Amino acid sequence: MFIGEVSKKTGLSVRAIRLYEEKGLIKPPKRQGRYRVYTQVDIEVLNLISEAKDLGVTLATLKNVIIYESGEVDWERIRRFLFEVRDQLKRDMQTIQIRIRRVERCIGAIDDCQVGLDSPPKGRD
DNA sequence: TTTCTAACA
DNA sequence: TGTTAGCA
Repeated sequence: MFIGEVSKKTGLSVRAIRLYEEKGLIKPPKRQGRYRVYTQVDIEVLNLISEAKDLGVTLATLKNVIIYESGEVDWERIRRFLFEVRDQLKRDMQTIQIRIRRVERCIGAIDDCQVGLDSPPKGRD
């Protein structure tokens, strides 16, 4: 299929698809004349790239993960990478939870110091 | 109409 | 990334 259809199927812009090829994230598809012809595997890789992008994975990182072994995608490597991403996300979640508690402590400290906010303390001078 | 390359009010 | 120009 041509790039227009791939764009619709993956939700990626035609521009982005060509860019990923230029960056080496996908291998240059065969040409039918001067038009790029994509395969189902290309769609799958492109979908992966689309997902990873939303997950905050940089294109540079992806390039090291999507490796073509004799023209074939090493899905097992991608799978291992995905586990790493998941583990990192879990660690991030822990530090965020810790920060949430710290912020709540600050809020609590402020509340404790402003008990009389609604009725300003009377000066005792 | 769609795709291609190259380039940027 | 978008978008536009000028082709095929």
